Amino acid sequence: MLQYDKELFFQAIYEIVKHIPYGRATSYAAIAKAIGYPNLSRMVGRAMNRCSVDIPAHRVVNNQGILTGRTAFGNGNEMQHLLESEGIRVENHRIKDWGKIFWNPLTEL
DNA sequence: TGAGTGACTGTAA
DNA sequence: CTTACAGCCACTC
Repeated sequence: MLQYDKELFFQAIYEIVKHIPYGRATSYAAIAKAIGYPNLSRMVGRAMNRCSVDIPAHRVVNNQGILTGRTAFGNGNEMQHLLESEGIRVENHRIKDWGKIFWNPLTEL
């Protein structure tokens, strides 16, 4: 009827993504868990696909630290370039030292 | 209305 | 390392 839960779902995702600090990154699954839906990681990606310029979508990668969203981000190396500009080392579309770069919204927010 | 697709994840071989 | 399958949900045709 009025108000869709998906809208709130998307807004919750945007809230978390906005809170990602500089030089850090998180995963779709981590965000999904943070909003209470650990198995809806694909919906997080869908939210990123519809994200606005206010959303640092380049700081969101998959659970392995791989830039799976680089194809939908626009140009192929755009996403990687943004991450490297923040001091994140990216090698072959994969974030190096992913364990250190990873930002957990559940524990650090 | 049903089948295909996707910025995902986990397990298995 | 790659492939494959299952689960999850929204969107497109």
